Amino acid sequence: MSDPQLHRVAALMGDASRAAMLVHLMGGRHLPASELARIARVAPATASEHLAKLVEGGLIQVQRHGRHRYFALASPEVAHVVEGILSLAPVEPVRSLNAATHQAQLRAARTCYHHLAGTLGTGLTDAMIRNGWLVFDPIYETLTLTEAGTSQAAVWGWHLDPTQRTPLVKPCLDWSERRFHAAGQVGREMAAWMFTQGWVTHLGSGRVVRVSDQGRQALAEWFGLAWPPAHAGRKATASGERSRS
Amino acid sequence: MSDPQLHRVAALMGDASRAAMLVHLMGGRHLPASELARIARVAPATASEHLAKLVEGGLIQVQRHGRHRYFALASPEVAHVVEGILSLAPVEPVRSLNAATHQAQLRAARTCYHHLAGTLGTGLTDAMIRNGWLVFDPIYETLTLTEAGTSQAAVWGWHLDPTQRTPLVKPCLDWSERRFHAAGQVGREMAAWMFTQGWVTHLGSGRVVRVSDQGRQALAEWFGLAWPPAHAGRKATASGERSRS
DNA sequence: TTGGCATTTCGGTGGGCGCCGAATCGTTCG
DNA sequence: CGAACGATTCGGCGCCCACCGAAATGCCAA
Repeated sequence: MSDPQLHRVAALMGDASRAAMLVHLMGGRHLPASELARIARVAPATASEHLAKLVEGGLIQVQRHGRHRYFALASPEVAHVVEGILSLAPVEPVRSLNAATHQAQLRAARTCYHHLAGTLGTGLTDAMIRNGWLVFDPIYETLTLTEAGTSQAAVWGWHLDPTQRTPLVKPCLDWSERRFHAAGQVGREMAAWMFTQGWVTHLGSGRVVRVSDQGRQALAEWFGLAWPPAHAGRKATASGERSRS
Repeated sequence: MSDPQLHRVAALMGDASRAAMLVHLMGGRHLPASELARIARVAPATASEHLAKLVEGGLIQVQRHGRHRYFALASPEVAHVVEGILSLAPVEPVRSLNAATHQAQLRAARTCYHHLAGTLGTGLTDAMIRNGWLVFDPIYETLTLTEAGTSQAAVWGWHLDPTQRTPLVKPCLDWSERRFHAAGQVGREMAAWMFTQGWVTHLGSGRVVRVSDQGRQALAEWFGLAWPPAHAGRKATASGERSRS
């Protein structure tokens, strides 16, 4: 009756196959239909139908490149909403050894649209706070870039534009850590920088990220961050944690 | 395979009946099952099943009061996520005269969980900015309370506690205005204050809010805000508007 | 032009689930 | 206690839609 189409958008994400595709696209990359069909474990025909619905619903966009069609999330807003729902979802029970390792890899380091998330993402954010480049205001739950942070960003050649529509820094709730990590321009530039330096690379086509040996050195040198983190298997309980029934 | 249950939560919101209930509960109130059944236009038996699923999924909570059971959103996080999805949804075409007036009422003034939204919500937020009580930073997309705002809040008897877990002020994207309005403690206290003063009242059991005559005076006196807004039928195009295909 | 590859369209099938009526449970009245 | 009422459970019906195979389309390379 007075429903402003909430169920239409939600239903698009409410199918297991489409959800798997969306979660996979949260890596922020452009992927062909065949790859997404493989991820969702459905026939190409089925995947095509799903992708058409997602495009129709405005959740993803498509680019033609020759005989390939590459699909990606339609906007950062979509990524933000998906992350929000993910943060509501209960932590899933592990179903297999394979799933468990993939789980652990995701928790450790992944891309969230165009920035870094997981233990690596929150660790980098914490390090930038420790170094005085970022300030976190727990009262407003905001992240801001300091002058020192701005000049440091210039040293690294990050492109930061205050006049742009997206904020310079923005806290993004990490669904695995239940804490905030840096998104916005800083998050995006930091991720891009680390990828171009070869310090982190994508593992496969999804969101999982791997830190290279040079990356390990760079993390220690620039951020004073030990990687892999101590007690990697154990989840460090941190402040700002939120409990769910 | 690697789906962290996105589709489970999304599917809960992906049914038209459940979505209608959730949207109705966005008013922030506790409602009995029968009321929600009426809203969703389904039999009590069906509504009961839906509500059980929503509780099971952690989206709503239930309180027993005698032979009644009152349902409400489980947390502000849920409300935030629902608003997020709503902001992705295309503006729905009007289906009937009744729906059209309800639409217009929703756009004009409604509650978003525990704070005010719609033209009234953004108008109040703008007024607080004009009066120097709030500052909006478009670079970070943040709202902050000024010293003048803090003392003004004290004048009105608002309970603001910086040590609380929820931020003092927080920008919340308004799906009908496509702009930000004030949420957080300030938003909640302002709404509670205006309700107890009798300046705004709920119209029916839903989210629609009506401004009383005293409310109209108070809005002019305290905020310099004309109500109803000029050209109420026409939607004023505002900055920050986002186009959708 | 032809062949190959990625993707889409179409028809048909099956399962899941939203829906209701009837019966049941629990609470609060008279 | 019994009647009334709100809410839930159960059984069964029906529809929607995810799914696939087969065929068609579009694009590129020889």
